[in-house]
Amino acid sequence: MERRSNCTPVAENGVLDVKPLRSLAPMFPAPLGFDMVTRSNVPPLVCISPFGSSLSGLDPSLFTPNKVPSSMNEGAAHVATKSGANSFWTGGASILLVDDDEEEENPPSKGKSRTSGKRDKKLQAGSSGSDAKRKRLIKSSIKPLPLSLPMPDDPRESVDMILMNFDSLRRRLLQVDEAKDESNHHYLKAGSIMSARNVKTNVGKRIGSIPGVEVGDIFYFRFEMNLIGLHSLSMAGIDYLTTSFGDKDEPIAICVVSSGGYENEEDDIDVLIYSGQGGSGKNDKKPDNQKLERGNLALDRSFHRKNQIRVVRSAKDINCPTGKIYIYDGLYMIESSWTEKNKAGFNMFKYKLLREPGQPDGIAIWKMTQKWKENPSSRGKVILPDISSGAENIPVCLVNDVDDERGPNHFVYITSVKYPHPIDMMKPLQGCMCLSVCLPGDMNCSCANHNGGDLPYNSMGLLVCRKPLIYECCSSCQCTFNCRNRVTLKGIRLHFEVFRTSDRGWGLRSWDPIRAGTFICEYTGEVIDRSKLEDEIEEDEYIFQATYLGEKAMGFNCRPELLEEAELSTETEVFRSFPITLSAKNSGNIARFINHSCSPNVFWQPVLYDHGDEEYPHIMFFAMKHIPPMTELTYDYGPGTGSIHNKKCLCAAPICRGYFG
DNA sequence: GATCCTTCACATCC
DNA sequence: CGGATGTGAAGGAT
Repeated sequence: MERRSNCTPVAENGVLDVKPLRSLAPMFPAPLGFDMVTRSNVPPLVCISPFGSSLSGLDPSLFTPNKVPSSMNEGAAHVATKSGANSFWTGGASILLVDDDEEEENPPSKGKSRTSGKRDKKLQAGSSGSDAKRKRLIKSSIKPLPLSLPMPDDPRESVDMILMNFDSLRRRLLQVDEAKDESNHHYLKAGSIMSARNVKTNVGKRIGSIPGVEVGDIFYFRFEMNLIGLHSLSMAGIDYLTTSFGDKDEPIAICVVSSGGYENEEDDIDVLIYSGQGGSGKNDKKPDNQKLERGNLALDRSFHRKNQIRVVRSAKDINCPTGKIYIYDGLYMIESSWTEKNKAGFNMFKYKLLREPGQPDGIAIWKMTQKWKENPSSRGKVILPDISSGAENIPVCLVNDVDDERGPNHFVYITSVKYPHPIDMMKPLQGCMCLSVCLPGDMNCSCANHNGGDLPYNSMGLLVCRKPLIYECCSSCQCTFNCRNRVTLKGIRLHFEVFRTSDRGWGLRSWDPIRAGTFICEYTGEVIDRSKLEDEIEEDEYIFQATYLGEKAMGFNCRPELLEEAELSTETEVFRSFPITLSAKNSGNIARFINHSCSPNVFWQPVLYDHGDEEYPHIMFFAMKHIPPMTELTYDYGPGTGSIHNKKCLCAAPICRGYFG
């Protein structure tokens, strides 16, 4: 199952008075204390209540200091803030469709202030014309979600679900904007809608790790970190909370984002030299000396109080040159701080943060895989440099870091499906007449119309929404190879490796980070006749049947409830079963190594591009969520039939069903 | 509580 | 391509 799944962050829900912080700290040297907590498999003491913002389901005794884990830092002090408790999917009383004015009665208790003044203007502007209304997000018009939505109990699943919801909403909003040739702020809109409806988790600032967030997790927008409680500020880099030490209030830092805006030094994977905020001359201001206030003061206080600070680093997204990827790198502590002159000659604060020992690798994995990509021979433990023998666009190496196995049983590597009949004898696919490339919003593009009116991929080639069947452009289309409706037919684009797992044979993972909606690979193999071969199918470990999708994959698509206007809604049909059965036993590709998980990160999607036989589509895998480098790729094989042929599941997910088919 | 202010965003333009 | 610019949201400060 997933690489990091057994490193469950621990017990972050206990509210901890910060006072003992100073007195306890010397008694528990960091490495020992840390190991005890992060390495255990103890489930969280308290699960986030999926329902409602009230904490009524929680044992109050868990919120007293004496139930705090041995080392105070890992206790993840949840310091009560004005906004109160964890809120999750809090529709609450507001299932009633409140009017704009009444909405104030159901306070999420924050963020009202400034927006309310603006909002009135927006409402007026909006009421005068529907176009203006659509362009602007009117927060107060957002209806709260009903409580009937299925919600996971597990914090990890909650975080996954929030992030999948955010990105599906964002992709859909972007798709609509692209079709209208407008550029609206899809990420801000999506974030606002999520916030306004309280589709978020881990509300309330806290010290230490965040339930359901693991070291190495990646994000593509600041808003994503906001929604899951990792970093609550939309722009500022230093998140802090104010708490009382004795009788006076002091700010302490809880999370910093190092995103390249300042002159930070990031060469050492365990050390971060972080610059204070302000004084840089941005935002229409003159460059100046930094002041010991706000985030800078919080970091200074944290240096003295010795509390753990979450660190988020960043990397350039190679697939999107203007984009950045944020990587949660775990907990750090400030070792020292000083001031120095910046290039412009003004004073700036510097803080040296040291990574707490005993944590899973975070940014270290990025440094490692980057080196391998530049020089594949630097990857040790390689059995074969390219298991595809040049058949794929990019070599796929075979590695074994764990034992002496020399590789999987022999099979023939093929990059396309073996149909019983030649392709040109199959039903042809009708092409479009678009010149150059197919454009979103073009009502005359027959390919877009086949796909329900929208092109299924956005300008970055990401799948917007899962569909029963996707029609890509084909050889009879007039458009060029660069058309955005040609994605899966171009083959793999990621650096994969087939690797030895500790207990589940061989698996597949990537050296590249994978964004939700990214095409992974096709499931190639021989199309077999299902009616004739029941017995063989039972014996064949490499069978793919297009009859089961898995519940989590349904969450890839945008919930209609999240879209405020019906016209934006997408078709609700996600799944359709197909008779095609593939065997990759004798011949196949990397997809034959993808293992099962009850909490998968990949799903399959039928696609047509070289023939028009809808019974026998290509089976293409896509990323369900953002996947960090070196994380095993998995999909849901299905629960099985309950027969003795079912296999015991080793996925280790908290929501594991125990068996798969 | 309303308003102001600051902030290591993000996308586009040139 | 990188720097300037425009539209922003959230939360602390006042």
